[in-house]
Amino acid sequence: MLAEMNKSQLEIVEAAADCFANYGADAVSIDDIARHLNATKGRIYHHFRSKSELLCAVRMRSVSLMYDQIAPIVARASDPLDAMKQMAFTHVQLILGHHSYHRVVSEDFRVFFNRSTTPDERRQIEEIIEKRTAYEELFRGVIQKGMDSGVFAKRPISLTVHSLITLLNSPSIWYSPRPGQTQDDRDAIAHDLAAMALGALGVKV
Amino acid sequence: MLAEMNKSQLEIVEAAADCFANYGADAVSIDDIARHLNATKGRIYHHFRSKSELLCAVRMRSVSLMYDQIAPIVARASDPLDAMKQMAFTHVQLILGHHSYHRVVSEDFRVFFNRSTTPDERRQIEEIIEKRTAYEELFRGVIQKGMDSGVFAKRPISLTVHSLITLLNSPSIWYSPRPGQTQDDRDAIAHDLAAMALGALGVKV
Amino acid sequence: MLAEMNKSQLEIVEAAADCFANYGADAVSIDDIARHLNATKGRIYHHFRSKSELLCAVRMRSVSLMYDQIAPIVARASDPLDAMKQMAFTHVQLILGHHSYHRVVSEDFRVFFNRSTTPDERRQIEEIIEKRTAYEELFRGVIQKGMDSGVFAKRPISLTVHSLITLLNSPSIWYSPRPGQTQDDRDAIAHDLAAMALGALGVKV
Amino acid sequence: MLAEMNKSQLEIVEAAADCFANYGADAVSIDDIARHLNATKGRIYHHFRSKSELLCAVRMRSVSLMYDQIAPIVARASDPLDAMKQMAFTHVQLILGHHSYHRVVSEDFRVFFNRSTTPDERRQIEEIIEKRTAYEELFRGVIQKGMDSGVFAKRPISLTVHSLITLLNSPSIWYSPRPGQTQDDRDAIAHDLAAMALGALGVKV
DNA sequence: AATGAATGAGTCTTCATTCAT
DNA sequence: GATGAATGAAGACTCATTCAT
Repeated sequence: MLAEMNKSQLEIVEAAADCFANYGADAVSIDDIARHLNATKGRIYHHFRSKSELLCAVRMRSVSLMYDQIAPIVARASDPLDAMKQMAFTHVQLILGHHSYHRVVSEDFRVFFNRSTTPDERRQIEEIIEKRTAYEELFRGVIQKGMDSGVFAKRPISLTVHSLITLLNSPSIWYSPRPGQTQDDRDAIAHDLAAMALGALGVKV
Repeated sequence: MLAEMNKSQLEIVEAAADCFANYGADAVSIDDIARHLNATKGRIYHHFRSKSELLCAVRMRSVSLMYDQIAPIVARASDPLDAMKQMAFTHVQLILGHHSYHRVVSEDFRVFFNRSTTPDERRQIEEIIEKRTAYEELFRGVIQKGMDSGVFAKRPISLTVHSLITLLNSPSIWYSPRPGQTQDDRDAIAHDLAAMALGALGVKV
Repeated sequence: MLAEMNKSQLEIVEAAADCFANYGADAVSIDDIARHLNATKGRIYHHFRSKSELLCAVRMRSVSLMYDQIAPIVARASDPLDAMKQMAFTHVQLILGHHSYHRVVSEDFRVFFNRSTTPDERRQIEEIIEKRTAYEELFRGVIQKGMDSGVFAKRPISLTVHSLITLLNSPSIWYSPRPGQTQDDRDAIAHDLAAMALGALGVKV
Repeated sequence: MLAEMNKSQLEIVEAAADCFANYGADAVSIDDIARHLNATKGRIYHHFRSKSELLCAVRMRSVSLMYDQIAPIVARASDPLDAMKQMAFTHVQLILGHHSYHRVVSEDFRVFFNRSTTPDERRQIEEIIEKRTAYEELFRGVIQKGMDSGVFAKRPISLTVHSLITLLNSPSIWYSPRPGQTQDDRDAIAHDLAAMALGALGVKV
């Protein structure tokens, strides 16, 4: 469902991500997104059945963008330390590159669960959570291996995974793209944050 | 302004913090908070001129609770490493102890700036930002000293401060208090996160 | 009821008249009036049972101030022309002198009749209307006599009375007292308007 | 802006004028107007952004209706006396014919200025004031000429213009259309008021 | 595919009024 | 006499959603 998107839909999702990222999903009306698209809300409702569905699409895209880049790294990498170095760096790079998407996601799921949801919406949310959990599993697996082999400090695994991902997500909060910024600047940020992440895992530098 | 609060007001702020934390500030109506208090909307509006002002009060209380605990540590501590150990541990303890307040704060300020705000609201927001900046300064000062003396890894200071605080805030997102949980459990979490924080700063463990 | 007022009550009525005149009765809250008095609304409610009652007091005072000045003129005057000259001049003088009161009155009674009114309020409104009618009767009597004796043009009496009073009331709309203004200035206005009024009655000048 | 109106909007403005005229603009809720239209609030808000904007539309229509009828008279008329005769008569006829609109306007602008107004609202108000001033200018020009040529009594021009228009507006306060009333009845009223107006200007009858 | 009109439920806010002190 | 807290009803406005075209 959430995965297949044609060009029209993607255009809408991009606009929505932009708006949601800048003003917060709650503060943005369908009309706002339509205006951003230079269209009327009818166009949006032609492609998405509800605002909720549109938000789900944004989130799913965010998680998928991450998953699709990180999963191959895990598959390829030989040892946990090496894997984690690449994962952390790439994660931050993706955050910086798709700032709009990931900023939306850094808001959590409270809003989703405490609203009257249709069965359809619930299904979509579950899909997203599933994907997100799968993404976390990538980290969990690598970290667990690293702890077992002694290269990472031994700490409660869930705490470690969640805190680490929060740390890597942090630019979605404090980073905002500026005119002069180059790819090198973004790489530097990714590099520093990856170093902090490894330090947080107890890797002796 | 934001600092002085009588009992009636504090009661309302506590209720608001609870609601905001559980459902998100946007999703909570003044009626919801009133219901939580077993009172009517009017009671809230008698003490706070707007929802915005109430949200400001919650945020200000959150930052103040933090600041008041951490500032003395900085004042007392002899060296950066020792200071940071205590700061990180205490910060997490506070997050876990006043979960409602700090969860509200982990949402950022977009909502504030992208809304039509009255001069009064703007003043309050500025007060909060000032306090929050002062809080960050506590960390910035200690971290800078640590970097200068070589006990912390040398990295861009702003990135380091913001990421570190985000890391220490992370329990506000993934932690939820459960019935059986003891103080020891919370201390363990604080201990682990503090260790991760120090690792992130490049301290050789 | 409406006539007897002690000092406290008069002070409140004055403040209310000021506020009502400047912002319109609907736009003024009891709190606004209280603020104008440097007091709380409790004080107002101690003396007046409702906003409606307060408004009635203002209106009654307005009509009474008029009636009390004009009635003696009618009683004294020998002929209609002479009477009307004095009445018109004095009416305008009073309007200019008690601008706040009379501006409130120039709003008509729609608001009163289209609201859910208590029997008490209705009684007060009737009292005011009675007084206002009595005031109009003063004009009606003099005008009728003038028409009969041929000194005023013969026209429908009700139309004539109402239009004439509206004309004399007009400064309550377009006049606003200014710092430099003297009694002479006000007298000049009264003189001109009285001349217009007599002209409107068909008096050959 | 305020001038262009399609059929939907005009229908709403008519309903609003009716309601405002009968109960006063403050006493009428958007829901009242919607009920009058057999529709919902939403319909009104689809066409007008606020109650204020709707009120502006009513006022603008009122002034425009007047201006469009009176301006040609001024343009055509040869001498001030003749012009004023027609202007006064027509003005009253319009008041009686569009009673709802003009009654709304006889309320003044206090409410507009003493409210928190958006830039947009202010712009609309200025447009109305401009038009109203232009309307007054029509009278001012004719009256000035009449004074200069000695056919009207020489008096302060502003006082004269404002009082005269107030006099001509007076039916909007005391006149209410009744079932049996014919065009002849209304013409009689207009005729009498016009005569009073000319008398007020000092024309020897 | 897309638009504009319309709906209706919900939200913030105001305010006259009451009441305990 | 006067205050401050609290209530409850009402009103302006928003916005996701539906529908005819």
